[in-house]
Amino acid sequence: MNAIARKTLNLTKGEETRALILKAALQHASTHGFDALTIGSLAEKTGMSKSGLFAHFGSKEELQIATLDEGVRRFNQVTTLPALSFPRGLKRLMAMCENWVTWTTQCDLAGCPMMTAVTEFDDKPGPVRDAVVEHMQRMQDSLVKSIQMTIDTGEFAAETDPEQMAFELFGVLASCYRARNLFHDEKANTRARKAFERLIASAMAISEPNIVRRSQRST
Amino acid sequence: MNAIARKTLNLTKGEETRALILKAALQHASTHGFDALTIGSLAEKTGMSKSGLFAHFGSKEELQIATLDEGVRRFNQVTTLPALSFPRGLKRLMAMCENWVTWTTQCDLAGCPMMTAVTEFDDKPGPVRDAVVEHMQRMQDSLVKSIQMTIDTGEFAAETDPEQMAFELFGVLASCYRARNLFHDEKANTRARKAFERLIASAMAISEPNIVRRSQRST
DNA sequence: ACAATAATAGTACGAACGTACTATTCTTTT
DNA sequence: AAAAGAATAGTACGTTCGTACTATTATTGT
Repeated sequence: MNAIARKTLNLTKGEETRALILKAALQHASTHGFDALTIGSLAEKTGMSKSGLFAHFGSKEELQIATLDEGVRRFNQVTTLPALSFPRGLKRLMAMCENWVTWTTQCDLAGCPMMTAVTEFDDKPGPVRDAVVEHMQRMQDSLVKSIQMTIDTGEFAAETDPEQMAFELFGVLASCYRARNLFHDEKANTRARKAFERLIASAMAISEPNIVRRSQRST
Repeated sequence: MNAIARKTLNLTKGEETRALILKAALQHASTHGFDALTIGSLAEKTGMSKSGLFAHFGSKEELQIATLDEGVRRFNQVTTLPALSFPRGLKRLMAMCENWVTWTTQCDLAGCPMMTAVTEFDDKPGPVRDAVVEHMQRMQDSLVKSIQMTIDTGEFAAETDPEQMAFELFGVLASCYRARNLFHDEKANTRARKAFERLIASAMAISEPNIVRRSQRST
């Protein structure tokens, strides 16, 4: 990128390089994990010197957190944001689910960096873990809110437990990523979609044809 | 352990030490991951010298694989094996699910070592990854078989897709571990059980009171 | 354009890593 | 009890790690 193009985006040289590093870092972390995010390997990958790269972050922990943040940013960019263009309720929730399935492919990532970070830091106290918890909590909250909206619109039954449903939706996603990355299972996405559908269908307010028919018969 | 007790178990000194090392290794791996399974830290933990410990395995990779094997052995010991005492079909499947929820606690492990191994090695080619894939494949196969049995007994509907169901059951488990380890969510186990129940209920052969009533009415 | 400042590279360090190779101390067998 | 063998410890080596510290460029504001 030349200086003119950079100015157009209101980026200093440092900010540009930082973004470039983080892009490489996210790729690396999504395949090899956040612990494998070493200064040396990343310097080689970006063609920088170790010290030059290091100066951007000040510590490995900061680099890890910055990479995690970048992952979340991209995640929101390709999942949450586009879903917002759908009307609140079932449509939006379904869009979210579909975007979850495809987001890593869209972003050219091998695995889901957040999922990796979760298993890597769930038992390692420290600032990185704190950041992971915060991000995941925020995501869960937003998902729960989405489900609550779908209850509010009357599309989901009033008895639906939003947190339980979020719990189960997340599980489907975890299973999908595992099937894809560990087994290279081509049916993983299809399986995930089917699971989402089942989950959603079972929460829907009773307005299915056969049920309607039954109530018609009873009147 | 003294020499007499060891002989009773038909263990050589080496085998005993190896078992002791693996116990510590599994604990360590379940909390800090398999990559953090360094010769040095493990030597310190067991009170051995680096070289003394190293001699038991010959390479770090071998140590990781041995630890993984030990994890699987223990897993089977406290989940699969006890479940076999239940009659094949739904009862056994439900026992498996329940054992999954509690097994890490039973074995005094922080997280599930296999789950950790999966995310750690899913994109890292090599003998360790191969071992992980093999173990997970075997587990999935056995789960699918369990579900198929439950179809065969007529407890699950004939249309049930065993692989799809295994996919979803696994997801519940993943979500459970995450909620427990990352959020320290006390409701995680309850949530998992509820999800298992819902999943199982939706696969059950149609013999619910209201459905029976309906078919009675139509005759 | 030229100072001022930001960004990057160079060098060096102690620590920990995996793994040889050799020496010593325990077990087991005879 | 002694010989043979297995198990463990000691030492050493080249790498890589994270992170200081200093030097050199590149960018920016005036």
